[in-house]
Amino acid sequence: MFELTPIMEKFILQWGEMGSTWGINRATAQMAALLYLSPTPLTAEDLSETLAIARSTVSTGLRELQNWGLVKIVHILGDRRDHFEMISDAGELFRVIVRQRKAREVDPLLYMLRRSVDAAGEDNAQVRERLQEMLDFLEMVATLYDRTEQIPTKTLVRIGQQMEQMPVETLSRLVQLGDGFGESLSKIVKR
Amino acid sequence: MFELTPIMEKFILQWGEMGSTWGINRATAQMAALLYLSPTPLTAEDLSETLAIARSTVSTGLRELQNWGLVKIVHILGDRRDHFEMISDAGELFRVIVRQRKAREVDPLLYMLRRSVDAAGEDNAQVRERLQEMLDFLEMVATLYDRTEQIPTKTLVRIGQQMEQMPVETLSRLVQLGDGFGESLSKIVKR
DNA sequence: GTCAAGTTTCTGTATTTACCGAAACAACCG
DNA sequence: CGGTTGTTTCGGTAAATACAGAAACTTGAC
Repeated sequence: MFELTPIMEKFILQWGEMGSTWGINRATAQMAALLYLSPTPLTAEDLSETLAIARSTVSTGLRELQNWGLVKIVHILGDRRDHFEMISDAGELFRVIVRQRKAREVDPLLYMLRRSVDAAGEDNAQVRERLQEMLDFLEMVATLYDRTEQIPTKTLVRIGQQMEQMPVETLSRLVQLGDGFGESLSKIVKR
Repeated sequence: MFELTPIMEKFILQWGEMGSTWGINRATAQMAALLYLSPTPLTAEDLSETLAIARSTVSTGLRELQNWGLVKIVHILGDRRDHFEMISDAGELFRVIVRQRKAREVDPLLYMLRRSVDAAGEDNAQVRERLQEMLDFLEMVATLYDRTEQIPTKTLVRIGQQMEQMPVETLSRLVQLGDGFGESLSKIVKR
């Protein structure tokens, strides 16, 4: 068993509520929250007892979290049971969540649009045009995402911090740069 | 009434299904799809009849879409009824959706974390540290988002296209750049 | 004012989804 | 091989959500 401090309890409850909004069910989200807070890996039993969630629900929840790559199994000497440990780096955590959501929400949309545009060949040109526009935009975003996926979290965080500090004036210039942006980027990177 | 071609029907159905995943209810999502495809603004009645959705459901759905800024009312000469028109630019469309989702999903989380970190003052330091890490990361992302919000869609699309074409080699260098990135960016922008 | 056309609010029903608890299943020990 | 401990699958129940249809409300014409 695991005694919850009031603050932990509150965080877990809120996070669980949040989970619903995020497309993760409440129980699973609560488990993730507890594992995130726990300094040591926990057993399925621990989770079940502490959160008052049925043993079976814990099991499926854990499997889901493992599939997403958020939780991994840890073994402890002299204990036959599996202990579960959450990814501890917040950046990595959200990265996984975003990847997951893209796969569930954006990719099917892309697939659907591609099929629709193909099928709309003989159909109203107006309709096809609209679909094509949406497809083009989404494909651009998807590619962009795939690219940033390759950048390690640490670097992204640094870039983020840099951009936070960047004066608004610089940013508004960036805005006006338009076409020249990519080219200039290549140049500074090559130095 | 509005005759649906098979391809339109398919798109609308799929989009509606997608809507559920996206946290938009099916009926509302279908309405949005039809409005997006329609070359002319439609009345609530049109939507109700074409999609076989109750008049009242259409009403609430339309209000929701208007609140999100996705749909606006258009008046047509000699017709007392409101006609509804969807945002037609795909980029703008997704931008609105993203803004909406941030407000519903990220902002409450941020709020919750801030409160938790404050309240955790006297609590276990381990726990507070974890919460603080998550908060820091999210605040960075939120700021980053707010910044890009200010960049017009058109420019973003251009940047996206540029990045797509950028050789992988350039990108991997960018990755290694780390701390220098923001600084370099300022420089090229100032030119 | 009354009537007519249009829109929204509200309440009950239906559908979906999450969750529990029991039973089946699997792994490991002596 | 049993027996013990741990995990998963399955069926039923409870809770949340979406939706329809009726009733209430608004707006504008005459």
